[in-house]
Amino acid sequence: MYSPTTRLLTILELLQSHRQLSGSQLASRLEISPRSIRRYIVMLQDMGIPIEAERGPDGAYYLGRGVKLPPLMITNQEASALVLGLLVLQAFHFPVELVAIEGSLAKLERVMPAALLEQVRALQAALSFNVVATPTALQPSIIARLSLAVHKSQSLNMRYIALNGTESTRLFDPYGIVYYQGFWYAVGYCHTRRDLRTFRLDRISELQATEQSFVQPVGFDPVQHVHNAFATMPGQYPIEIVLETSMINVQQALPPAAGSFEATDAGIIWRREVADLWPTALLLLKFDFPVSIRQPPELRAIMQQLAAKALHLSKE
Amino acid sequence: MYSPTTRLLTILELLQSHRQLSGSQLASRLEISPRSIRRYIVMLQDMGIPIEAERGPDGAYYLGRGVKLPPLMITNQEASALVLGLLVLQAFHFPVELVAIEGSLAKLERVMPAALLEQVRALQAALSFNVVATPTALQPSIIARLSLAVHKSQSLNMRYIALNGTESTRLFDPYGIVYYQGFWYAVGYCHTRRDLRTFRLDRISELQATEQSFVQPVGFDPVQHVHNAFATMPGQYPIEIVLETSMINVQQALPPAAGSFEATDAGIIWRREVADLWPTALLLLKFDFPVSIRQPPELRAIMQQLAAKALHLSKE
DNA sequence: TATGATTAGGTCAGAATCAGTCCTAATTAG
DNA sequence: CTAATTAGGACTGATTCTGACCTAATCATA
Repeated sequence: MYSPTTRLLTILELLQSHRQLSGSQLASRLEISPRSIRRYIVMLQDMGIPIEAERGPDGAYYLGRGVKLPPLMITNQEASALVLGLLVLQAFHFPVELVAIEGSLAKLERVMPAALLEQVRALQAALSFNVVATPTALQPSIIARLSLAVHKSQSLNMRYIALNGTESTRLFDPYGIVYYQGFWYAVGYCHTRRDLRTFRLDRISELQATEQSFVQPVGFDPVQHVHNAFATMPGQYPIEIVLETSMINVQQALPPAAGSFEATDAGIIWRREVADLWPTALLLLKFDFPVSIRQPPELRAIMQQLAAKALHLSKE
Repeated sequence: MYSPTTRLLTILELLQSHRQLSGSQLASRLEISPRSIRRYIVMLQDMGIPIEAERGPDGAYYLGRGVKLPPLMITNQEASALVLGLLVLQAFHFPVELVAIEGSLAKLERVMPAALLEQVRALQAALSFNVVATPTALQPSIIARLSLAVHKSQSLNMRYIALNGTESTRLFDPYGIVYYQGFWYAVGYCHTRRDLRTFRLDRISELQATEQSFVQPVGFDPVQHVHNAFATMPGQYPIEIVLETSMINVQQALPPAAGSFEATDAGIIWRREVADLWPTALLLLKFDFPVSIRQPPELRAIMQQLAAKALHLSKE
């Protein structure tokens, strides 16, 4: 380490990879006097790098946070992790500024040692994810504002284009953002509908933060809810089924998102609303505990059909 | 721009974000003489930063790749993309050195401006992925070597511990690496079994590159193959079922990975081997075309049971 | 409360470095 | 061939850096 500049950079590097370092530690590492270390610290601070200090015994220098990012000193390993992360973001169409992804990818790949680059390229070529392709372009600003609102528990005014094309504005308490089956969803409470709702992010046309804040229900699981929302797409058939087993068995056999469960003397009553009775009918045949159908009668009819079909198949 | 150090850093930054820059361009940007620019270039080179130059008209300086990574100058946007990428790697248990992920996360988060950090934290808290948790620890070196072998079409000597605990060594042509249902798999050709095989990465105990190379079949889709492998897990029940419909309908009703299909006068004959007949039995009930069971007789028995169950459910 | 480890910073003199201004050479596209 | 470019030597004066020595301030701990 000769020139002042390399010394400055090594100090920066040391501070970046060690949580904190004392002046004398730095001095001995760089083989210069502690006085000079102090001078270098001042220089770095003058350059806008937010170095802060703790005084007294066990005092030390450490990096604080500033308004600008200081140069990052990273190792080869870290660089490959960073590149891989960026590639995954790209593959999953993460709602991040594409410019940022491409910019940092370019910067990283431009300076990566050849061996490392080859390794990363190999990974890139070899890895596949069973990802549902999402060709939908998302405005990163929407997810940024949404996540901030989630974080701060701030209600939002949202303009949303439903699947049938109708546009509406509603007040919305965002509870979380979920990546599910290739799409991004916002989960939360819709004041207009007075219910939990999920909205596809690429169908949100406008978002506006309000002053109103909300309380996030404890233990709410956004992923579960999306699961739920898909499972219980509003349908015309309300079903009511008695599961003669313990709650534990029910929980193992059915996701909590499958509907509501009520424990009674007769067994667990499972309620739900579906548009198509067939999947439910087949589901009931899977259970290894006694089940009885209360509602709807149509489900019984389907069961009869299934019985006939199965009987027919067992012959011959 | 005052001190030599800031000037060095700005030169580095300019070179990182611009593909190439001439000495005079740099000189005018920094408002110093071209001679000094040349001196700075030398200094950077002495520091191990691989700056290369093109001579002649249209000549310029540009960043080459070295053995060490130079300090990275990134923008706020880029930083948040990087952090997000790392978080995703973490969430998906990507086979990267954990040290690297945590190291770079620490470095980034330590220096990120407060506003940016809040935004990233908000994203981190708000986003959820429906990820199957994978508690299995993977040696990153395995995936690194594997991906290199895929890239270079190099056969591997592999020591693998099967699910039943038996360990074996085999020669393996890796075609790809797939993330599927929470696990990582290597897909390729197994010389010992003389067939395509998938191996769970966390069950590979040893990997050794060989001199032997192979030719990757064109149009091979690793994800499809893993899909396939799961569907046709070797089981003790060979099944043979006649589907009395068109091939098109079969393709819509069943994934190509579900087994083999043979078109005959009687219909499509579907063959497959399964360990558990129940899922197949339920599947057959779903079809809206005539089906008849040829093999095995046990499946008929199960059908009878299902018929009884369905009939029972339809009553009451 | 006293002590010692630590950051903070002033001052000074000599050494080292830097910047600009001249040069000249080598390279290369047109 | 010509012009633009990198490469770099030599010189000088200005600037900066360094270490040594000093004093304050701060703070945890015995």
